[in-house]
Amino acid sequence: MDNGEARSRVLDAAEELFYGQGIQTVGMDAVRSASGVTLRRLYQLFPSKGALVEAYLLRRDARWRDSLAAYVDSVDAPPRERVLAVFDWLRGWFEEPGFRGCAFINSFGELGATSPEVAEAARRHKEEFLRYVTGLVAVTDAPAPAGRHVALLAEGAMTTAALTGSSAPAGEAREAAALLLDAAARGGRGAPGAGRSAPPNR
Amino acid sequence: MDNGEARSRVLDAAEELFYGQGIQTVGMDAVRSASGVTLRRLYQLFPSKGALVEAYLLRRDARWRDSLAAYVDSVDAPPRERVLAVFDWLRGWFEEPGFRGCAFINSFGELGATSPEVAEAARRHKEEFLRYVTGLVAVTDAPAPAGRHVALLAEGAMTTAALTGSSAPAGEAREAAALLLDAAARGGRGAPGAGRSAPPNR
DNA sequence: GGACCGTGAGAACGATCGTTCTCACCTGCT
DNA sequence: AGCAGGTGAGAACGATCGTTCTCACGGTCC
Repeated sequence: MDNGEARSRVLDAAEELFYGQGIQTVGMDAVRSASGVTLRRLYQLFPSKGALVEAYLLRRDARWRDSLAAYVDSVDAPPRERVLAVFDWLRGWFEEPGFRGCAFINSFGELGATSPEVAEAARRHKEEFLRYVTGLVAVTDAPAPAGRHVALLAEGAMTTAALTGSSAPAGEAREAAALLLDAAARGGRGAPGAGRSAPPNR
Repeated sequence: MDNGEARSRVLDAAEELFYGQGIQTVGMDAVRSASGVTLRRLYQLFPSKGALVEAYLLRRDARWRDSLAAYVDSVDAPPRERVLAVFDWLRGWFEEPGFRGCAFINSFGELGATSPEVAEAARRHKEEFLRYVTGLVAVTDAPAPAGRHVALLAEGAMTTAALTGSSAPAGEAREAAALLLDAAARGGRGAPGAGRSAPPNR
């Protein structure tokens, strides 16, 4: 087994264990036996558990956002429907076996106060997600704040789905997002016909 | 120091430590030195760390919801404004020093997979919050799903405020909630002509 | 063929954690 | 006064964790 495969087996095992049980609950020994990679090699691939946790979060961030973007890209429909497709993708995620909420919210709650790296990774993930959603909303005729509103609904759906163990929040958030997107067309305070008047920054 | 005072000092210390640093990070020794209650007494008040964690969550749940209800009760305004007052209260919470998100989401992410008691406490807390918000929305003229929509916005605001360290999500969620409450009056699927015809304000 | 470097498997180490035990001391009852 | 029982302070215990070390082995280059 070469280094590349060992690395991905370790990351696969770490992701399943860390996400499924929490980070502190899972010892390096559990990662070793789940991955079949020897402890010595594990430590030469990742010099500490903190480094492994960071790698786990970074890879999951990339995978998660890529998967969402691929799904939305496959939707050939007007901008409004593409925004709502985010919630369809969320429902699919919520229904996966072993779904246990957003890995970044979870790890932030667990380690955000003691590990600046974890806090940074979680912050960046959410920032990128917000940027993505805002971009999708910007090409609809909804006013600028709608992007952040839709992102808040998505975040709420994630935590509610995790806590209740149901995928229903995806549909409810989708409903609410549709209402918000249409509110503009019915007389919200946004620029009427103009669509995006200023790009979202910060 | 009698048992009652010892108990509340332990719970105060546990709440500050568990909430501020995460549960697993904080040892019983830290609770002991922060509370000034001897280890022996601590264990005779709470037979295990798990019992202390459960008591911490139950007391925080009661306090949090009481504080929110007291704030909303103090708002003498139409039902719509009382719903929005929830977000004003959230903003005040977000701005408290040491705010680190929802204690129940955090503890669920950390221990929900390994501790049924923690998972149950978090689930019940969110259930009660949803019930409360739904009750506030029910006396407005918004359609029934609006209660869940508003709750999703509040959940999203909590996690976003925690991750970004900003209280701005409270205002954004408030904006979105206002749009959702008014969408009914403007032609949502709710009660048709009955709603207030006044244009959206604030 | 033999020195050599990296590997696998797991023991070992030091720290920390939850929990219990020791022991000297104080207090209230008879 | 004398005893029983509870308390404070902290040592002690057993388990676990992250990390490193040992050691026998197998492939590689002179």
